[in-house]
Amino acid sequence: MSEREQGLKDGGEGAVHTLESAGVRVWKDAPAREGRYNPQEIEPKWQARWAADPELYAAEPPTSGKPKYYVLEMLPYPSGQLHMGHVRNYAIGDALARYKWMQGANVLHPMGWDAFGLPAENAAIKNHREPREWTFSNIAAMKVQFDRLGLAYDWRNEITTCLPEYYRWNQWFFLRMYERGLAYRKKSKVNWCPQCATVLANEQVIDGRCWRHEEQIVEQRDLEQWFLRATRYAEELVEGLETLEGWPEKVRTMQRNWIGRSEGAEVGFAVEGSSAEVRVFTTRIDTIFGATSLQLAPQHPLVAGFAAADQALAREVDALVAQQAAAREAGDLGAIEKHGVATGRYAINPFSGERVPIWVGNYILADYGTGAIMSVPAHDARDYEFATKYGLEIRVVVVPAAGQASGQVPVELPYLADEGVLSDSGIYDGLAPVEARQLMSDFARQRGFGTETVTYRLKDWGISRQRYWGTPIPMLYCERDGIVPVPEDQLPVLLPANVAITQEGGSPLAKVPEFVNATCPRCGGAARRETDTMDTFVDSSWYFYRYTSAHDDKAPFDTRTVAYWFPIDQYIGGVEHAILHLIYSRFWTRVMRDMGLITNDEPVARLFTQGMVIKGGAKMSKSKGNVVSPNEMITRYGADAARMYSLFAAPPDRDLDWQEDGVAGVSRFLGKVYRFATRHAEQAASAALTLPAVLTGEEQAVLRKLHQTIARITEDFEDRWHFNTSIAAIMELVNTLNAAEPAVEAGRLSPPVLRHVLDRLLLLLAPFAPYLSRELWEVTGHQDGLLRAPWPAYDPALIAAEEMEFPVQINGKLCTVIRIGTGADEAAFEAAALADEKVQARIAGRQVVKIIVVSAKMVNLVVR
RNA sequence: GCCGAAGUGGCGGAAUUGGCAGACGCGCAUGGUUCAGGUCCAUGUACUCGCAAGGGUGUGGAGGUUCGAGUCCUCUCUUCGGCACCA
Repeated sequence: MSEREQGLKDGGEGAVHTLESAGVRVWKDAPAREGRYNPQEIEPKWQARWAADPELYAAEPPTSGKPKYYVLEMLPYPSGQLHMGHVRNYAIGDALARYKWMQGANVLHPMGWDAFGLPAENAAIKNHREPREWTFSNIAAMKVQFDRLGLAYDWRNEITTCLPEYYRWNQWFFLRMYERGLAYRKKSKVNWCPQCATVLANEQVIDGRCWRHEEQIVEQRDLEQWFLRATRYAEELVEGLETLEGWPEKVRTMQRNWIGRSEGAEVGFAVEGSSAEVRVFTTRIDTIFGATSLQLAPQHPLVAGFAAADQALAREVDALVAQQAAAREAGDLGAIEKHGVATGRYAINPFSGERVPIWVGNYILADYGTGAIMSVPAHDARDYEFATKYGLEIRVVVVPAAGQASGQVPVELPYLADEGVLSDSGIYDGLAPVEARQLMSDFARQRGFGTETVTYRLKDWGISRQRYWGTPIPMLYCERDGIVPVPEDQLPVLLPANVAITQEGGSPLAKVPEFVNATCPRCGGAARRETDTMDTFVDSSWYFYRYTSAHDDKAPFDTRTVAYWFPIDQYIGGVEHAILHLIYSRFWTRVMRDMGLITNDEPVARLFTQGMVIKGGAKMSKSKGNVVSPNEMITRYGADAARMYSLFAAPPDRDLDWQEDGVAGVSRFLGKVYRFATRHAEQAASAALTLPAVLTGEEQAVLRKLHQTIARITEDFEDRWHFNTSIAAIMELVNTLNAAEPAVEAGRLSPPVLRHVLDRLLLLLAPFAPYLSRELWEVTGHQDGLLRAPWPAYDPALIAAEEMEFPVQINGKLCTVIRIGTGADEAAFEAAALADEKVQARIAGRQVVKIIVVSAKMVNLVVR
């Protein structure tokens, strides 16, 4: 290891550290030894040494006997600039990786580039730069920033998703999915962003607007698109959430809502005078006797038939469609003013045999459930609103308690509660809604007009993008053979270079004849290539598997190596990926499992979502002009200070308000550490490794503080992840050491104790400030590297004190503190409290009713 | 509307199980060091009454449980995040 051979130092042996008389302060006495903390000198020095050893952060192969630990931060998009959110994200992951190395784990800590995507094309349009060239120059620039930050990545397994060696496997997976019926093509209404000039997945549409262009309303277009059948795994994706105990509850809830599982029943209503039926989805089949209309989405297939024979109706339906489109574009479909129109047709309620009017409603969604509902105004808020507006009958069929008919009980409408009993519901009267649902759906199934069913909000994943800078979809269209997959041995389908990229829209690849024109592998005739590329979320759905063997050219990854490393022990990233990336990758993992490539069901055992970095109460953004540049921070204060501040200023899961004065404060602290260590370096380097058998009071106090600190930080790493308090604890320790300076000077704090403390201080600091701790590790005479130095153990015996202070309360209010031995029993506590002068003064003339002693905690006197 | 998180000094935040509220840092104040300072050191810093000793108040608000509540319970207000005619 290069650290070792470079870790030389002129040693402590020749150093003569003479202390002047006890009255002289050491730091005044030894200014030459007490250096000035200069990160601009220290950091480049170690950066160069570390760069010389590419194996430094290398993970060991699965044959390693150590416990494995896969820690991963979400890979960045190579925009060219790191921002503070990245620094925070990587500072967390890097601290954890370094801690785990020190704990003796086999750590996998890789990094890569999510390198396909729209900004590269925008740069091409704006600055006439080739996307590939632009992307790679950005990667180079960002890698310099990564190195400056001193992040411990195993770059041997770097991945870059825009390289054919990576994206060929996207194509390979696509073909496998096509074979399994998991990838399919269909014409569909798609979300179209005019600014991106491409299709967006549902997940990329936020309130009817583009996720990249807040101001851009998303349009609906009809296009032939490739889809991945995510819905096939909907049930498993919901169920799997229950097993993800290491995930934030918030993220699990968001995913659960997104998948939107809903149990209910589908019921067919025969259309009067027709062989057709209207199938409705309902979660409240128990209220079916209260259905006083059916409501169809304007796009429902039956509606077109009704409208064909009725021009007035057709016009009304068109109006409803337009209203819906307008609401969708305004981003508040939820607030749409309800409108509807009666079709003049009727359907038959299969339970009651009643005629029910068929309406078309603008509040009915065509793409959820069956696109049709039974309207039960008495027991559904929306139906109630609609029925009231249009004067439709409102029939109460669930009442709060047994033995009461609807007419006798004032029921506040709509009555939405699931409690009570059915009424006016034929043979089901008197049943609880839950029981009724079961019996009624059983009945519907037996009679063949209905079935229990589960509906999901989750839709299949549309992955076609009419863009250039992405993975070509490996499909061919042959006039004779139709859709033909590209044979596996012809992969990768390379993305051609030098393609004209304009803002016009349509796939840029369609304008490249050399790309489009191909040969059909079946008939040998002419075929046309698919010119759409894949959504870049495909790239990130499985990238973390590739890190385990990033340059394998026979397979996407080595199955056995993946089995060793997966699931990821700790994944760290922004909460903004809670849905998109994290659902897609859970889906992809299951697909790969069903292909027999992996055995894990879930990719990530523990997920951590860090808070945003904000400034002045707002998210950093160019438009707000509150962006802080990591480069500037590193130049001004050093990478250690920038990293450490990002961990210190707030607990990692909360938003962090960036205050530059705070960075300066951390830098000051590092300076204190530097001065203390350099001041005592020679003394410590030459000291014995074993602690003296008899310790002075000051030595005990310092050692106690040290071991308390070790305990706190170890605990923070293991459970709480409150690195802000870890760093505060280190600061307290350093403050204690500085305060003990007179004791050092007076010889009451011996060199072996100093060495013991200083060594461990540097070990504790190593995950947070890798440069400074490494520098001082060298300065204090250590020959070996710090990266894999063992994490310090804490000694409970050194933490224990003989005597401590405990509070004494009177009627629950603090009165004073008493000093008493830690082993004292309750009686001793009581006696000590009562003997205290202040306590006596307070209780004089009053009656002590009760004395509560919490051993080794406190005493409370209840007086009257 | 539904779900979730959070409200503590001038600021970021601490208080792990109900047991000394405000650790640590910033800022500020005073003093010192320095040719100089985006330097370093020391002391102080929740609010309030008081020259002081000492007292009172205090964790969004109102109640409650308890010897004791920032922490538990009930109600309520505010902020942020997610979802939202999803039948």
